[in-house]
Amino acid sequence: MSHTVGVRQAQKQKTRQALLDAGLRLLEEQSLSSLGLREVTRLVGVAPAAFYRHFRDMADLGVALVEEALGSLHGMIRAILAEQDGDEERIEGTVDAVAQHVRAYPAHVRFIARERHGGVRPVREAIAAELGRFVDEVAAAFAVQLVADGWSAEDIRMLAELYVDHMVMTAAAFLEAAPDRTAAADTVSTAEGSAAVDAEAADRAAAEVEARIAATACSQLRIISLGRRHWRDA
Amino acid sequence: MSHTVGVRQAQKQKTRQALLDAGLRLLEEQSLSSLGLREVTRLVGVAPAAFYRHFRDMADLGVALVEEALGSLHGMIRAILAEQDGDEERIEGTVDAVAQHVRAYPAHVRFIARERHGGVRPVREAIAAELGRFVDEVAAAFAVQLVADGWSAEDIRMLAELYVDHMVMTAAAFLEAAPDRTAAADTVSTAEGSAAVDAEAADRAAAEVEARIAATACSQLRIISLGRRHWRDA
DNA sequence: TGTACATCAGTGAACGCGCGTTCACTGATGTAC
DNA sequence: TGTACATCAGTGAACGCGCGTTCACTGATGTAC
Repeated sequence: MSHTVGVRQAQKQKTRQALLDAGLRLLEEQSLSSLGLREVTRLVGVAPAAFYRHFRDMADLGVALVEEALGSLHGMIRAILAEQDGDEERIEGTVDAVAQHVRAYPAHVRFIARERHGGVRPVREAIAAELGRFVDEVAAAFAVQLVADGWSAEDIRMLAELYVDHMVMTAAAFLEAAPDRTAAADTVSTAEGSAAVDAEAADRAAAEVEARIAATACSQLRIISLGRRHWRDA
Repeated sequence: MSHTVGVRQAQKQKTRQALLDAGLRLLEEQSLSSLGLREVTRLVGVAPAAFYRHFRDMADLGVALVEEALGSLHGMIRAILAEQDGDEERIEGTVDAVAQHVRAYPAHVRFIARERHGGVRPVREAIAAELGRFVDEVAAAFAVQLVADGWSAEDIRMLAELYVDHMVMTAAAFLEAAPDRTAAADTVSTAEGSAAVDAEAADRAAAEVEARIAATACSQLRIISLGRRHWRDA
């Protein structure tokens, strides 16, 4: 147990992760192209120059964040695809998994949604590549059934893209529904304790909005599912 | 013809438009939250302080750009919805209209895609509100047919959302396919005139990618269309 | 185990620079008579 | 039409500030013997 991977290397890894965490946190309220190196190092509590021991620049940190953010998603996707129930159960399971993922990693999801079309090319490309891998995974999972149904590889990929894009869209929608503590803190309260009451009411309202988004997403998946089942009839 | 709206007011309008145009141009390579006031005024050729005669800050300019960008889209949407041909013609007409719009206003489309989930709240909210109006428009156009088919208002809106989101996704995909002059200029050429040849080859490749995106988008709309037609059977 | 040297993550000071915002101003346009 | 005054879009200088990057450095960790 004396070194495992080396004390020095472990400490370096820790600082690197702290930089990533700080960056992700700061990115909740701005986009990558306006995130400052000093801002990140200040939050971590290291000297600005220390940044360069881990990343070439902010774009580099962004690409590292893409890997972190989309890595956690792969597990979720595989779990969804593994479900063996009927169509309706799969649809609800999918939307539920997305909702859970957004609740568990809101900052990761926000980062991906924001930077997918953001102002930093290497990050956009990293996200596109990673989402492409998701499409492959989904397509492969569908292939067994659909090839037997006479689908072409091209059409299977087209369908997989539709599903992945819809998932990203749904995730982004859930994110907007999440209670925004920043905005709530800014509102003026008229009575003692009303802030807590307001927060509670906001939570309840957010849960309602979330349920509506989930219902909409499920129905949309049902439409797509129906279309898929009738594809070969047309 | 002495004043019409006043020489002074006309000049002010002209400067304001120049600021919007400069902002939009600069936003092709960065996001709003990193766009500088001095950057914009420098490109227009006015003093930095002049900015404040037109906008409170960059977020304010961003909101103005949302109106400009999505205003031009309303016309397109109405033209698509007005088409009276069959489903297949409507689908191809829609994708074609989106492609044309992206070619005509690439900067506007990029701005909307980028800032829809971007780092500036007022702009995000303006885009969401404007896209909500699109959904209303699409829903209203579908309502005539679908209410007769027994659809609920909620389901009609759900379907309209799916269509609008798919349109935005498709537009963003077309944008990525557009030849990137900046990147092309950076590549090293080995022979005289090869830059022009490369650019031509890039154009041809881009056209191919664009055709593939159009084909995919059409197929996806066909899936949705099929699902819609079988919705009441389920 | 102990010693001498190498490595390298993180430091802190310094740099030049462009930023957003303010202010009193200028001079063309607009208005009232 | 001509004159006197008001308006206000755009100016240009000034400000304090935080930025990204560089550099020689320190001292804990790692390595060789």
